[in-house]
Amino acid sequence: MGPQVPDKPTLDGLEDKWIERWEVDGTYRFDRTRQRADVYSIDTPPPTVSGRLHIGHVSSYTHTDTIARYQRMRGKAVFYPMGWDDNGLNVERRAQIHYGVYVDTRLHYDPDFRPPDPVPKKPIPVSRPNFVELCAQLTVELEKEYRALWTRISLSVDWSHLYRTIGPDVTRVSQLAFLRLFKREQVYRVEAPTLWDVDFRSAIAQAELEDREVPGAYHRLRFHKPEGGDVQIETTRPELVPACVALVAHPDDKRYQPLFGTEVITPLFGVKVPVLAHELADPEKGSGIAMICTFGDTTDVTWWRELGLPVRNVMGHDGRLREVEWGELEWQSTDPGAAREAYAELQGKTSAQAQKRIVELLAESGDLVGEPRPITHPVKFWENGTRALEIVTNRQWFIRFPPKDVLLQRGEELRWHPDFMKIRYQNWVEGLTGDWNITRQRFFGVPFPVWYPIDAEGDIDWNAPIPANEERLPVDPSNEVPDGYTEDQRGQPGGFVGDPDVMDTWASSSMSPEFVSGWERDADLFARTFPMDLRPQAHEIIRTWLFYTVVRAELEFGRLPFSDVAISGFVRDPDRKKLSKSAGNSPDDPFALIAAHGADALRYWACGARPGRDLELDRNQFKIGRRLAIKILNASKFVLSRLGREGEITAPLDNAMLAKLADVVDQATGAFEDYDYATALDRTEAFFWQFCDDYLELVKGRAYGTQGDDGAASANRALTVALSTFLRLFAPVLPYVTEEVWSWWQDGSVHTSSWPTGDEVRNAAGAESAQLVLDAAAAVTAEVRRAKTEAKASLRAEVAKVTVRDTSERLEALRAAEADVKEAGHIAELVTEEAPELSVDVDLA
RNA sequence: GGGCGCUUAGCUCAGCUGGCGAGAGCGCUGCCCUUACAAGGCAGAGGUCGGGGGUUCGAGUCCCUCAGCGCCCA
Repeated sequence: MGPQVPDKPTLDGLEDKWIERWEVDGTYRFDRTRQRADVYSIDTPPPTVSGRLHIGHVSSYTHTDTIARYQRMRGKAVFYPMGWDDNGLNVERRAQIHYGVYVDTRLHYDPDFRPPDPVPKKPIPVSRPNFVELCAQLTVELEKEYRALWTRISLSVDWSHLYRTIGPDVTRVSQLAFLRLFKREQVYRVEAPTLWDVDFRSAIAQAELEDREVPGAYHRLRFHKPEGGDVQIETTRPELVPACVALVAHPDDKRYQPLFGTEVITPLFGVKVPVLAHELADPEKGSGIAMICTFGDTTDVTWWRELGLPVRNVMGHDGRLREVEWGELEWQSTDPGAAREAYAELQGKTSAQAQKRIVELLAESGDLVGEPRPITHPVKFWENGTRALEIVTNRQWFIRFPPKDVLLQRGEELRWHPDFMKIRYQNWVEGLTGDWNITRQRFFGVPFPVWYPIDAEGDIDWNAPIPANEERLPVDPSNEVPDGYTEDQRGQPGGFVGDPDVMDTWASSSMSPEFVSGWERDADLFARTFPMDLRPQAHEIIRTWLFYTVVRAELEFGRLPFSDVAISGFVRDPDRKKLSKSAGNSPDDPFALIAAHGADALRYWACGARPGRDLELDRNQFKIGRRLAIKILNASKFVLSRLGREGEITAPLDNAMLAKLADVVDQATGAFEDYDYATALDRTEAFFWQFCDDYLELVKGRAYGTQGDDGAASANRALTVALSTFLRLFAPVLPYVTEEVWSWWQDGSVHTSSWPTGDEVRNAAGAESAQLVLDAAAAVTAEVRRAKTEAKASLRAEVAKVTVRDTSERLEALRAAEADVKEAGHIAELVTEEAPELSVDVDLA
C-alpha cells in the first residue's frame, strides 16, 4: 500500500489526533519486563500544585522529554513517571486564600462542611481535617489542568505511574523512611532554638532562608559592674536585654581582656551575666563587645551552644514577648521587683513594639548612651514571609547529615549536565551548619508516625516517642491509636498523644527516587529502575531537592539515587526577570500560546536553550518553530510523492548529501548523549534547511525522471533515506509533525522507531561519497540564483552559459553533478576553467 | 562581600581543545506566483566579537583586570 499523503498538509488538528492515538496505543507505556540495563529511569520533579503553570515549566519539562524520547528511540524502556507536589506550605496558603478559611485546631471535623460561597472577605475558621480536605480538593482541580498541559505539550510520561506527594503511597514511604532513620538514630528530636516565622507559626529550614537588608539602629547600652563603673555594648535588639545571658568580646581584644571571667549586671533587669571571649565577636563592630541573648540571631545560637550558656527565652511563638517570672529559676535578678516592673511594660508586645518601649525605659534609667544610630543590616526572613524571623525554642525533629566529605564525594560521582552546576552543590555542602530540621508546625503534610506517652500526672513525655509499627503505615497519629492503647486514652493521664507536627515538604520529596521506583512496595519494579538514570531539575533547588535527595539515599543505601543530573535554566521575560508562579510575571497562558503557535513550535523554542542556560521568552522563536514544522510537512510531501520509484543510489550528488547527513546524525547523537538537545536540534535543523534549499532544488528534476529512470531511482532512494533520518532526528523535539509524516508511509510510531546511526546512513550513501559534490554544486547554484536576482529575473529564467572557475578538485566535484546543476539553473551550457578560487560568470539568455 | 553564568549584527543566538578574511535565523530592503511549500522562495545590506592590558607568528576563542546584566549564597 502506498503512502497516504494529504493534498494540503496542515498542522491543524495534529495535536488532538496524536494525543488520542498515543494514549490508545500506549506508545509511552513503560515495559516493566525489561531488565535494569535496558531501562532508562527519570526522577521527574513533581511540580508544586499551588498556582498556574507557566511557560518556564513548559521549557524545562520539554528538555527532559527530549531526553526521554531519545533514550526510547535508542531502545531503552523509558520509565518516566509524573507526580504532583500537593504538599506543603504553599498549598496551604493558597487554600486559605482560595476558600477564605483558616484553621482553628479546637474545632472538630464537620462532615457537612461546604466552603463558603462567595469567598468571604474575612476568613472563617474550619477544623484541621476539613482544611486538609479543602487542600486536597483544590489540588485535584489544579492537577487536572497540569495534566492537560503536560499532555498537550506532549511529555511522553507514563501516566499509569502518576503519584501525588500527599498520596498514601508517598506518605507511607516518607513515614517508613523516617522510622528507619529513627531506628538507626539518624533522626532525633530536641528542644532547640529554631528560626520561626511568627506569622506562619512554623519553623523554617536553612534552605528556605533569605537575608534582606532592613533598617535598624545601634543602641549603645550601659551594663553595670558590681563594683561600680560600666561596660557599654551596642545592639540592634535592645528589647532582648531581658533575654541577655552573657557579654562577649574577641579573645585578643585588649580592651576587654581584664573583664573576661567577671560578671556584669544587665540594665533594667538586674541580671548577673558573665563576660566571655569568643572569636566570632568582632572588635570592629560597635564597641567591640556584644550581648548574647537567647536568641537575637544565629550568632547568638552559636555562642549559646559553644559557650554552654543557659536559656532565657522571652520570645513567644506568636511573636510577642511571653510571660516570665522574675526571681524564679533562671530569672534571678538583683532586683526582681524592678525587673518585674520593667518587664510588665514589654510583655505581650511584638519585637517592634517592645523595642520602642524599652528604649524609652533605658533612656529614663540613664542606661541608653547617646541617640540610637540608624543602620541598614541583613536580617533573616523566610523566603515567603513578610516579617523578620524570630528564634524560639521548640521541639523539632532533625535528620543527622552524613559527613561533609561523604556528601562531597557523592557530588563528584554524580554526572552534572552542565558540569559547572556542580560547584553550587559543593558550595552548599561546604557551608552547611547544623542538621536538617524536618518539622513543620502545620496541618497539610505527612504526619510524623509517632505518639508520646502521658504520665500519671498528665505530663507528656516528649523524650519517649512511640513509633508506629511499619505494617500500619501510612498512619495519622491524630486519628489513629498506638499499639496497646485505646482511643479513649488520647490526651488522658496514663494515655498518649499524637505528634502534632508534619514533615517539611523536602522531607518527603527527597524520597522521590525511592517512591517512584517502588522501594519497599514493589521490589520487582525497584530492581528494574533504581538507582535511577536521570534527575532533571532547576538550578535554584540544587541546595534543596537535589541535596536532600542525595542525603536521603546516602542514609538509606550509602549510594547515589541517580547517576546523572540535568539542570535547566529558567525563562526570562523581556525585562530579563525570571518568570515564576509566585511573581506572577508570566502574562502568557501556556495553553493560549500552544493554541496560537502549536506545541511543536513551543518545544522548538524551548530547545533553543542549551542545558543550564536561561531562555528568553521570544515570540519570534515560536513562529520559526512553526515554520520549521510546516516545512517538514511540505518537504515530506514532495519526497513521498516519489515513493515506490527508488533504486540503487548511483548519483554522486545523492551520495554526497547522505554522507553529510551521516555526519549530522553523528553530531546529533553525540549531543544527545551529552544531554544537549539544543545542539542536536541546531545541527539537524541547519542541515535540514540546506537539504531543502540546495539538495532538493538540485535533484528535483532528476527525481521526476528528466534524466532517465536510473537517475530518478537514485534520487528517490536518497530522498527517502534522508526523510526517514530527518524525521527521526527531529522526533524528540517535534513529536507531532514527525509522527504525522511518519504515519503517511510507515507502520508504528516514529517515537518507538530506532534512532538513526551515522553508519546506517553512510552505508546507504555508499563508500565513494565525496561531500564536496554537494558543496560545489550548491555554490554554483547560489551564484546563478544571485545573478538572476540581481537581474530581477525569475529563477526560472533561462541561462545561456555559465562559466565556473575553481580548483581542479572542486571542478571535478561539480562535474559529477553537472546535469543536476544545469537543470536546476535552467542552464544551457556549463563551462569550467581551473583557477585558484571560485568565481562564476552567468550569461542570461 | 563571595560563587557561578552571560556580554558576538537592530533582535535571539552558533562559533568545541586559538588559524575567521566573523556565522545562522528573525527583523529590514529588494526581487520572484518555480507543479513540496506565498502562513512561501531567492538574494542584499548590517558587526573594530562589552572596555583595557597580556601571552602568541596569529585571540570572540587562553590569562589578568575593569564594567554591565542575571541567578545563587553570605
